[in-house]
Amino acid sequence: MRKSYNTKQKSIIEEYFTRNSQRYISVDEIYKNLTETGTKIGKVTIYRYIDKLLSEGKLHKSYSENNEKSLYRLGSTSECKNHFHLKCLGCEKIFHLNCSAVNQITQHLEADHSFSLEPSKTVLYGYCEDCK
Amino acid sequence: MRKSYNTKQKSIIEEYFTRNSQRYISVDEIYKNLTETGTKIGKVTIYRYIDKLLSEGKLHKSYSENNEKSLYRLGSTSECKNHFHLKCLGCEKIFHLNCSAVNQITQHLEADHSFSLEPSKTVLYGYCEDCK
DNA sequence: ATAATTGCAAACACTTTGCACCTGT
DNA sequence: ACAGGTGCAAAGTGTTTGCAATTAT
Repeated sequence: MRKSYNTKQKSIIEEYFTRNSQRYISVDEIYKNLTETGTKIGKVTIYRYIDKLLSEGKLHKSYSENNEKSLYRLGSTSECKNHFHLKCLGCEKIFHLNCSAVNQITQHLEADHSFSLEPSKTVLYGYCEDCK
Repeated sequence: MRKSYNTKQKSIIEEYFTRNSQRYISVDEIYKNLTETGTKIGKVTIYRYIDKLLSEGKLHKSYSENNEKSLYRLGSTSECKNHFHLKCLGCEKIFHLNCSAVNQITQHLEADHSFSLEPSKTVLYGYCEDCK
């Protein structure tokens, strides 16, 4: 197995993800934020570390509203196996829908439409309470 | 209102969409196909005509598996108001789910989660019968 | 005639890669 | 020492824009 060194950059990036573990953030956001708070870092490093975290399954990937950029959030893939993501078209917040409705629709699609749904890959779009 | 001229390029693009109205296609696919069959056309023209069709609501926009590129399909927005799209992660085909399940989940989200779902903007990912 | 359309080249935004230098172990 | 990490600049994508030439009416 490949060795891995701990570096300042990695821990700073990881810390930023931890501090914002409730929402999806972009490479640009991380870059700007770190740069503005005095950390000298290259975007490439962020891209590369994110790739590593993704391949280790420690990060979730999503996309911004018009698919302009990729968004990421801490969290293992397995932890998202059985719930949908609701994304608000207004404020762009992501909500986690973890109720029986997920199983119901999954079973319905399987039984009546021969379609094996992958809830973890599915994002439902709409408007949240605050943005209606 | 803005005038509009009929051109060879437009009708050729439109014809390609009509011939492939059952699936989502990319600008690149249109470009390659037309070029290979002897039509001289610029990608820009395709992009621009697609923008026009989109703004007129005659085209649906979607995204390819890894969000690398945009995909389009003929169809008015209103015609897709009340159904979900199922996209197969295997063959990339799009299926139209137009059954009571749509209303059920929409109502459930509204009632129990205060979330106003927009089925037309939502794509459910999974595997179709043939690709499981 | 004249307004819309086309298409090249250049610009853009996000992401990846090549490579020389730096850092952690 | 040396494998792994960093970051600049350059290359790669998909998409958009400026503009002069072309085409539809």
